[in-house]
Amino acid sequence: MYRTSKETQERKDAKRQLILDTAAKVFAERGYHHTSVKDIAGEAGISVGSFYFYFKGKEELFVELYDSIVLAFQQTTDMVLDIHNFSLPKNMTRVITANLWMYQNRRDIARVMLIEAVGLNPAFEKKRAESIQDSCRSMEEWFKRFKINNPVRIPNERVAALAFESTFHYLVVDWLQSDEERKLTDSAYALSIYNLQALGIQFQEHEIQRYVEETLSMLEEQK
Amino acid sequence: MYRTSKETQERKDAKRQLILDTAAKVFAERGYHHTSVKDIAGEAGISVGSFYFYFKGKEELFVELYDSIVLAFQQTTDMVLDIHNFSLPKNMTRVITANLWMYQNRRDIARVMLIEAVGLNPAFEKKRAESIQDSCRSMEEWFKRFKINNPVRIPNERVAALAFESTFHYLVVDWLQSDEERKLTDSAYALSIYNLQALGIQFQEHEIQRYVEETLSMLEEQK
Amino acid sequence: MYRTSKETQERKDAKRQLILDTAAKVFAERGYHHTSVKDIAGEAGISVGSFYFYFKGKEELFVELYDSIVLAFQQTTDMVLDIHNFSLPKNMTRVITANLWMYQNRRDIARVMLIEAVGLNPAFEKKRAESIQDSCRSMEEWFKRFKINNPVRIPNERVAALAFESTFHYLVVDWLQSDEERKLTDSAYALSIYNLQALGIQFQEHEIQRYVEETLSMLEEQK
Amino acid sequence: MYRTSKETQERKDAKRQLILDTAAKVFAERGYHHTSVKDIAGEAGISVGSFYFYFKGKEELFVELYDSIVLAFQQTTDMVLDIHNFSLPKNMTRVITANLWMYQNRRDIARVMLIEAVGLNPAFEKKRAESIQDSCRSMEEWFKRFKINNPVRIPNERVAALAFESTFHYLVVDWLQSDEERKLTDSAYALSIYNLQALGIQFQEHEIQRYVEETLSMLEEQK
DNA sequence: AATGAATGAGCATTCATTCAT
DNA sequence: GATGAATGAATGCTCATTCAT
Repeated sequence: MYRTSKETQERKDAKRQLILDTAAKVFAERGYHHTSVKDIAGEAGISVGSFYFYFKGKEELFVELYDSIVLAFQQTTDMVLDIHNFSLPKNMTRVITANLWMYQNRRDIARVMLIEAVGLNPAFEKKRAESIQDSCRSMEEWFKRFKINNPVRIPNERVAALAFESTFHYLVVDWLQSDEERKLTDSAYALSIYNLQALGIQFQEHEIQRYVEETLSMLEEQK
Repeated sequence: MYRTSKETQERKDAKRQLILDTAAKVFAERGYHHTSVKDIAGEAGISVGSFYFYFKGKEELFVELYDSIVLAFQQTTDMVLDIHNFSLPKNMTRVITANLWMYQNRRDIARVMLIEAVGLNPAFEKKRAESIQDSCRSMEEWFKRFKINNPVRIPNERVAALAFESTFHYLVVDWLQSDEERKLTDSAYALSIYNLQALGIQFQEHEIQRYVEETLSMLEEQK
Repeated sequence: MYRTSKETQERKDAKRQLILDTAAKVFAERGYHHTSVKDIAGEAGISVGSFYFYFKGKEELFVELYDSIVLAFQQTTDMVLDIHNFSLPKNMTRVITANLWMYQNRRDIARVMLIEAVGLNPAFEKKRAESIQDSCRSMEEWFKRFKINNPVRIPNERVAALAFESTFHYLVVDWLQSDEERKLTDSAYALSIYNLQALGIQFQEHEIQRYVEETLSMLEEQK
Repeated sequence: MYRTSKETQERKDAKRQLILDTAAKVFAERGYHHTSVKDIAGEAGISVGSFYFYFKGKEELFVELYDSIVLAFQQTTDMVLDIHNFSLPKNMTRVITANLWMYQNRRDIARVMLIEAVGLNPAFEKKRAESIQDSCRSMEEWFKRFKINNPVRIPNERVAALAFESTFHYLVVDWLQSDEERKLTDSAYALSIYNLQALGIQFQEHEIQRYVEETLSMLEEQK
């Protein structure tokens, strides 16, 4: 129809988003394979038929959910990055803190990214690997550029970037398993120290602590 | 029971092992959820009925497979550890190298552990989290003990241990995705440096290189 | 829910009923355990999926079928009962006649009740026992009340009630086995006599015969 | 082998009997359809292979079990019958008492006969119907002969015989369902009265009571 | 746009029976 | 005679997807 007014489109987008959010929640609760399309539709208060009007299928929905989360992470990362006064300790700490903050605020999303998105099928696995590589690529660049002017010990930037990115993994998995309201962001400082040292970057402890705090403030404001 | 000769029992054990090995291979190729019991039985050259004679079900098989891999990792780790001349740089390097070596030699097992074992179901997820915690616990101990006599910077041992354990993750995932015969153990040195520095442990680069090499020799011999 | 028109609901109910009727027929022909869900679906001209849309499972279907038959028997019994001019000979004869008439008209239902419903599983067996007890309870009441004003010989009302209810059993089983179009209701008179005498109730033979006939007329009319 | 000595044959028979008894017990506990050959073999302490040496299959075993029970009932009935001083009240009471006594002493057998043997499959159903008819035939004879010299009211001997035989049914089913150690034989008197009256047979109450008691004594002695 | 009835391929699991040892 | 590993057909049930209304 040529008369898809802006309003109509917005309503449509809103429903898409509702479905995506509901799916994230349900996938997180029951797992991708134990969640049926009927479950999602039911939870979202729509019919299966409607579901298929908005999404091509269950897998496509998941891919879109995944992409939207990756995008959200990128946007948040971009937001906290200080590219004018570039400083590796500052920006790495900010990135780490921002990541933990996001997982913390959307436990369901953490589950989807770190657990449900794993081992879906070979095709998705490839996509996931590529998205990891994307994340690593910029890190690798940072490391290489930093190395030029600083006496650091990074035998292999790629390995370092992959290691750095991995570093969140079990921390979040462990947090997901714990019921208690433990704060994931409380680990931001320690995790930053771990990775900064790992790269042989010089830093002052109190400045790291400050970076963590200022990042959290920024994020809470923007929320 | 008469005539349950040792020979018969051995044949039975061998068949169990055959099924486990076949399952690891097939799960790695097609993924847990896209592998049917019929697939496994077919690939192993037995009937579905036989499968169920040896295993209670598909999930039970997976759990056993998982446990056997965890055990194999533990045993290999124990083997390469030098507990008499205890040195953290040496032993951490050895553990890292041994882990990479094992993944390298059993690509299927790497896939099962890092990909297929993730997100199976809540119960298994708990088991997995516990097995991760087990691994971390001993690391945490090492770190704490080391801290007593050495001037290191580890704000939180638990976070450090979880970060350390995670460090393999994307490295192996990335390697699994690459078809080429890239050597995973080639990253042992860089990964060791990353983690040793992360903990603020003092070391000589050449000695790390030597630890990597001696570990690989040990493992190849034992094979 | 919009457009859940009465018509749609009726079509749905009709399909449920179709499945129930088909199931009764197929269970009667092949027996519960030798009937697969696929059989029922095929015979009803629907897919297995549809079957499971209407019923939770094979057993649940059977339970519902059983319940619906029990209900039908109760309703028919209630219909033929003359509670205004209460007379034990009359009402007992009517109940006996009505029961035989129902079995006669739905041979499949007779089979399901007397044969297929037996020994399904412990849970169902309990349910069946309870439904028998229900039937007996009211009989027991009748007997006790009757005893007050009449010189009858009933040493134990419960035993009498159970015996009375049983009395149909082999008669119907025997009839089910016979292919010929023997009329089960032809035994209504003899069976009534048996049970009336058993309870020591006084009656006139010709009046019993009349009760049988008037009951059959009522039932044929209502059909 | 031509050297199947008597001793060997006896051992074989004993094992057959063991399997039959075990089967009765297990069928009674779990039901025919929920009992596997493995279950029976396991419970009997033999291998499945052995089971198939002694019996052609599961169904054949059941048929033989059924036949043996029918035979046992016949033998017991024959035993308690007083054919020299033939009296219908006496012999009917004796038969009723003996039947209840047998069910009481072998709850498993009661279950097998009244529950598990029902609805096995069409072929067996036919067999069962025939065995019921057999039982009825002699009753019918008794009734007809008795009628000649006594003023009884039995409009149809066949119906009477079927009703008589049925009379045990729900009484035993109800008893099977009750956990308590209620005595089934306590109902012998009431049930005898019910059936004797049903046939219009004259009797003295105290003599019936005596018949019940003497039958129980006989049976307990013979046990 | 929305609904939910309909489909049927697919899957885990069971179990009576056979047979080599 | 005894054993128990091996077989594979059969079955109840699920669920992603389609489509008539």
